[in-house]
Amino acid sequence: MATPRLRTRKLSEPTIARLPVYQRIAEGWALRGLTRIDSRQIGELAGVTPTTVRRDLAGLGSFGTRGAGYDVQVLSERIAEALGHDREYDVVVVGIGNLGRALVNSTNFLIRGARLVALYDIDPEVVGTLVAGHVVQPLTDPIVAATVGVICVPPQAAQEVADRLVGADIHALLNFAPQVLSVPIGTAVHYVDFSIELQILMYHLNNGTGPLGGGLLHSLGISTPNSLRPVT
Amino acid sequence: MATPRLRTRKLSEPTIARLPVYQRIAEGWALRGLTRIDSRQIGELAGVTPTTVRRDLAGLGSFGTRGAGYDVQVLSERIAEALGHDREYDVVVVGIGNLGRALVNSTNFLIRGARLVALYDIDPEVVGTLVAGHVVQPLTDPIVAATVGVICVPPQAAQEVADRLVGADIHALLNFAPQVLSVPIGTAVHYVDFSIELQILMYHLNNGTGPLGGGLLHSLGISTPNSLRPVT
DNA sequence: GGATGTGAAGTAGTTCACAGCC
DNA sequence: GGCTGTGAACTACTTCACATCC
Repeated sequence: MATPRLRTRKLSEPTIARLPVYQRIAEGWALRGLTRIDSRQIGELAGVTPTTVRRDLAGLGSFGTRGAGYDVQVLSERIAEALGHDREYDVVVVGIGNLGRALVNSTNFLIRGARLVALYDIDPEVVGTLVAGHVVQPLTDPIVAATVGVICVPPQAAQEVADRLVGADIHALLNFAPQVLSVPIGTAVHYVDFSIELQILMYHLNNGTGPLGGGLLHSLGISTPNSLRPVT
Repeated sequence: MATPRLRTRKLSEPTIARLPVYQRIAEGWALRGLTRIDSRQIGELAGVTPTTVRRDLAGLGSFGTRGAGYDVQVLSERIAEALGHDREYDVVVVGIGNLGRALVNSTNFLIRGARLVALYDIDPEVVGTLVAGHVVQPLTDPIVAATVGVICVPPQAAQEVADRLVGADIHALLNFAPQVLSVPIGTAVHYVDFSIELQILMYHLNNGTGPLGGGLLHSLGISTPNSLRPVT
């Protein structure tokens, strides 16, 4: 345990949802060879006000430079620290259909400390095949030890899979099935529901009122001035 | 236009994010043959307090029955109304990789008024094939008229695709690429980023502090008492 | 009895405005 | 000059507590 101290004083829920976005932005600038970014620029790209950006970042300690903004490298590191990206953790994925395949093959899903350790499926056609460097195991096999379980099965099967994962002592679930899960207290479930995203988008469109400029989290409604278009 | 009036007085952002969740729950109960549900039950399943549920629903007009809760059928309809599900709208999907395929083949993505009208891809291997009842068109083809564009391409290509969609007069984008998009003012972009979901989940796990019982939206951390387990 | 719907109170998050520093 | 960091003001959301109605 290399000095795990100073795990930043607790951040608010909205803040932790925004930090990964800022980090993405910082990495984007770093890739383009830029070294500094200010709160106004981050804000416009993320769809929030500069003040909100500064508040969020101030919560990680003072590392900006007055008059000059933030160093993208430092910014990225500080966020990684705050979010606990130094820690590594194991991930199992259950359900290797199109979605499961998309996730494990994506270069952007299993990043920042996440390590894929096993894949499970129930379909005999799929079991035994090699996906993303792992042989797909039958669901009847014992579930290996892991920190996070990702559920990509049809909704009817989701609860049963959740039970198996919890039974295997996995207490953090990322559920892509449109199905509310019942789990014991102490287990965290995080839902991702594509149709809900679409529904929220449509609500805003119908009512005009939406975050067409400034929003929250995924609801990041962005209307970026072309002045900030990435230079090509 | 069949009396589009009484589009409910504006709902708060957190509320509209929760409504689809309530609706899912109501539909689940209806499927199991149950006809009534109360705010406590909805709350436990959705990971919010009963009071929050009642406030959210009160915003859609009074349709609960004191002493007996809500009729799941009516509940579902009222939410549909409030969210504008009566309106139909056209959706195009760009990028027919694993993710795009998973989305269009899912029985749960294109629901509630969403109608798939076209698929586009750049890969000659994919163009011309039949996916979800549509022949995949080359990206060089003109983009058909639609309301929503779904972007499932690699991050490097996302901005270019967004430009094409906006150029085709599509002003609502659902972006699955981990890439901040620049679009003209008036265009709504909604981001879905899987790795961010994972990161938020891990933050909560590391800090214990998380929504292990009660959260928000996707962050619906749920610790459902087994008393509410669906009866099998 | 039991659960809704809602004023009133409380809490959390955002934005203002400016002092402080580069 | 410019931009960060933050007390103070404000706004939005949630929770309490209870009157209201089935």
